[in-house]
Order: sequence, then C-alpha cells, then structure tokens
Amino acid sequence: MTVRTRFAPSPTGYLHVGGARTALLSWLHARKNGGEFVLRIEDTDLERSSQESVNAILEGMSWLGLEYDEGPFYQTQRFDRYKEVIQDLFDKGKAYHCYCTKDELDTLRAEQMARKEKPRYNGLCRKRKEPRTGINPVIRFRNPDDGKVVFNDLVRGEIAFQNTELDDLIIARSDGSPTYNLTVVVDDLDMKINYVIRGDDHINNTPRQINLIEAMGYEPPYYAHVPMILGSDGSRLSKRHGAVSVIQYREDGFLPEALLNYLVRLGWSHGDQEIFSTDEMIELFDIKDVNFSASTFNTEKLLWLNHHYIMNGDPVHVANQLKPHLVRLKIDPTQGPDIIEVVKVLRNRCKTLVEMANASEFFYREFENYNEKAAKKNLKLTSLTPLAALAKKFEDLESWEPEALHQVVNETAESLDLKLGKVAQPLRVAVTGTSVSPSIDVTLALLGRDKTLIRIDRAIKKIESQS
RNA sequence: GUCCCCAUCGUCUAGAGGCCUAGGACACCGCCCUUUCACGGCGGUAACAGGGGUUCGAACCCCCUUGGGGACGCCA
Repeated sequence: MTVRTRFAPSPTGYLHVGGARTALLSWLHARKNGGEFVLRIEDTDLERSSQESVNAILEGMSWLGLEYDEGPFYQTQRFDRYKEVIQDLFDKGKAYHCYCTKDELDTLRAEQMARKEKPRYNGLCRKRKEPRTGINPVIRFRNPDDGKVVFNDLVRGEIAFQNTELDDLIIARSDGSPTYNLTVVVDDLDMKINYVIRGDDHINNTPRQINLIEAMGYEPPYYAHVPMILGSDGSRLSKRHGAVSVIQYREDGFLPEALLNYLVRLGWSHGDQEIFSTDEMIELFDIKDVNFSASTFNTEKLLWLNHHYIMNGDPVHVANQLKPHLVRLKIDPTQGPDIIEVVKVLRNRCKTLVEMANASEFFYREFENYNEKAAKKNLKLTSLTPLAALAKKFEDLESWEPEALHQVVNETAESLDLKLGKVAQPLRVAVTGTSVSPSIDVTLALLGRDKTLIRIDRAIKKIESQS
C-alpha cells in the first residue's frame, strides 16, 4: 500500500520551527518510502485562521523545499462532509445532543479540580430525554465506558489509555461547526493517510480519535508521535525564546539547507554524521530511529551549520541567496565586483548572509565613516609614508592580481623597514574602513585599482586634516 | 491535582548486557598557522539524575523515587 503522510497546520500564525520539523519528518517518511505527502490546512477555527497565515506557511514550506504531492486542502471547504459524518454518528446513537451550558461545564470542572480529579464531562446529557428550550445543543461523541485503547506508536512503542480516563468529546459546536478531533479523523480517513506523524502533544488526542474511527467502522492509521522542540529554559519553544518563524530565519540570513539539516538532527541521528544533504536524509531516515525525548533548540549549532553551508556550498547558489540581503542594504551589485567572487572571499568569515551582505558593502560603495577604533590605531601620522608609497607603486603596477599586490605590500614594508602590520593594516583600514577584511591582496584585487587609489588618497587627506 | 510521555557532557547526540577508562558534534578554553578577522590543524574541561533489584557482568533490562515536558477548551 502506498505510504501517505500529511502535514496539517492550523493557519493561526507563521510556520514555526517546531511545525517545520514535524513537516520535515513527515515529508521524509513519505519520500523515503516512495509515498505521498499531503498538505491540509486546518482552518476550522474561523476566528483565528487567516489567509495571511496560510500564505506564510506555504512560503515557509516552499523555502525549505518541502513540496507536497496533494493539497493544500482546506477544512472549511469540507463542512458538508463533516456534517454528514456527524449526522451518521448521531443516527447510529454514537453521538448525542448535549444541552449543558458553558457555565455549568465551568462549575463542573472547578468542582472536579477541587476534588483533585481529572476534569472531564460527566455524561449528564446522555440520559436527557427532552431538549432544553433556548439552548442550541452541541453534539458529543459517546465514548466507550470501559476497556482500554492501545496503539503501537512507531517511535515510542505501545501506549495505552483507559477509556474511563476519557470523556464524551464535543464533535459539533452549538452552531453546528465541527471540531478538531472529528475533522482530523474524517480527513485522514478520506485522504487515505496511513501514517499520522505529528508532535507528541497529540498523544492524548490519539485514543479519542481511535475510538471515533472505530465508531465509524474503520481501522486507525499508524501513528508516530515525535518529540517537541523546547526553548532554552526547557519549556515548549515559543516566541519568547527568540526567532521561531521559519521565514524569520530566512530574513536573518540562514540557508534553507542549514535549517533543514539542523532540524533533522534534532531528535534523530545516523551515527556520528552531522552533515546531511536532502538526498542523504531521504536515504538514511527511518521514523523508527527518531528519539523519544524532547530536545532543546540551540541557535549556536544552527549558526555553525549555516556557516558550513555558506563555506562549502556552491558559490553561485550562495550568491543567489545573498542577493536579497544586498537589496535590503540598497547595495547595487553592478557597482563592484562579481557577487560570486565576493562570496568566495567572504564565505570563511561569515556565519549568516546578513553578515556577508554587511561585510561586502565596501566593495560596492564608498563607506560613510571609518571604524573609529580602527582609524585611531591605523590612520595616524606614521601611516602617511607607507600609504603614499603604496599608492605610488599601485598607480603603475602592471598586473592587478593578488600575487603582484601581495608583493607590493611586502616590498613596501621591507624598503621602509617596517613590520608588515604597519603597512597592511593602514591599507586595510583605508580601503575597507575597518580593521577586518579578507587578505589584503585579494581584497584589493577584487576592489579594483581605481577605488583603491581613491580610498588611499582619502585616508591620506584624513590623516593630514587631523594633524 | 489526574492521566500520558520523557531522562547520557551546558546543548544535539552515539550507545540495543561485556567492544565504555562512555565516542562524536556545537559552544567554551589553550596551543599552532597568520599582515587583520576568519578558515584550518592539534590538545583540553565536561555526562550515564538517585535508590533498589535481575545478572558472573548494567549507561543499556525491571521497580520505586526525583526531575522535566505534555494533555485535561464549544483551540488545533
């Protein structure tokens, strides 16, 4: 039978990294087994769902390359189907009207809590014969009273719940709209999802859903509950822990392959291997190898992976990913060297594309100010002689290549009897505005002769003006 | 509170009874390389939550304790 998995987010916000990881594992399981991956938007909560969120989720998935084979399906477009199932359950006596008011339920809950019991509906309306006037009833599923629900979770093994722990859950609200546990079950059945891979916060919903499925006369799918991602303080990862939106990581200069690699290694491993291409993930992944315990999100390691992919990725690809960040800084890439060449000289020293965009700025336009500390240390009277000497040699240097430039710097230091640092550093500050840059020879080679001479001149004038 | 789940360095993890003096990676700290910052190389600090069993032998199996997380909605 074809493996079919799904990702079923509710569009009440951005795609966050926890959701992205669940989606990734579900996607991997489908790809690994030559199956199909379905995207379903669970938008039955009209109040909180928005098209904006749907778009953000689609954008995030597309950026990560988690392409789906079917969907997106929208639950709001399937209300007729849910009503049909609810009616059927009702007709068969497996569901009933409940006229209890919210206030009554609140007091019931409060009483149960006070008695240190687990709050659950007491089934009062199971026996009710007559409707209560003035109240639109909800419909509740008649959960089995005894026995237990056992399922074999693909990552955790056997999990069992006593039916006495469960209560009669609401499957239709008083306005007739269906609720989560019903819609999931109906959709997974209709969409022939046979592997439900989701966060382990859903473990508690599983026995209820299995009971519903059985009441409808079907077999439950396989379940795999994957551990959640925690924030640095050990609680469920959320906004207060920092960036959690997938798109935010794109904005912050991360490569999608880095995020994907980070996410797959959270709770899953293959020996000591740290770096996985998408193809390797698909080849090596097995849902049974996913760990049981929750793991803590660690930005440092993500940064390391991002750096790895920036450093070792195809410079053309990295350059393409860098472009939007240049645009954001209003840098015009036609006003300087080829971006690909800039990537090649900067990739060792940038952990994010944002850093890289910032570091590349001086190639494309005149910097506004010198870094204060750098200028104070390197642009002083004693720097005048070496800078002037360099400018003179650069003017009629035949080859504007790293080797020749390197030689000029060395010779200048030698002839003036200065340490290399006394020559190279002032030069670096003069052309880049800072004391940090790639090797001075490749920097100059990329920058070009004209900009180099103009900037040395500018530095000399600055030194003269302050003395 | 009740139920469910979980438990190896600070973090991600390897480990499926003897291969463990517990391995790797991130981070951190040294040293080397170096005209800056990086990259790279070498080295270091650092963990089986506690207690009982089972066994010739336990990080690994069982039980209890403790700790953490999740669920308990006319949210999903």
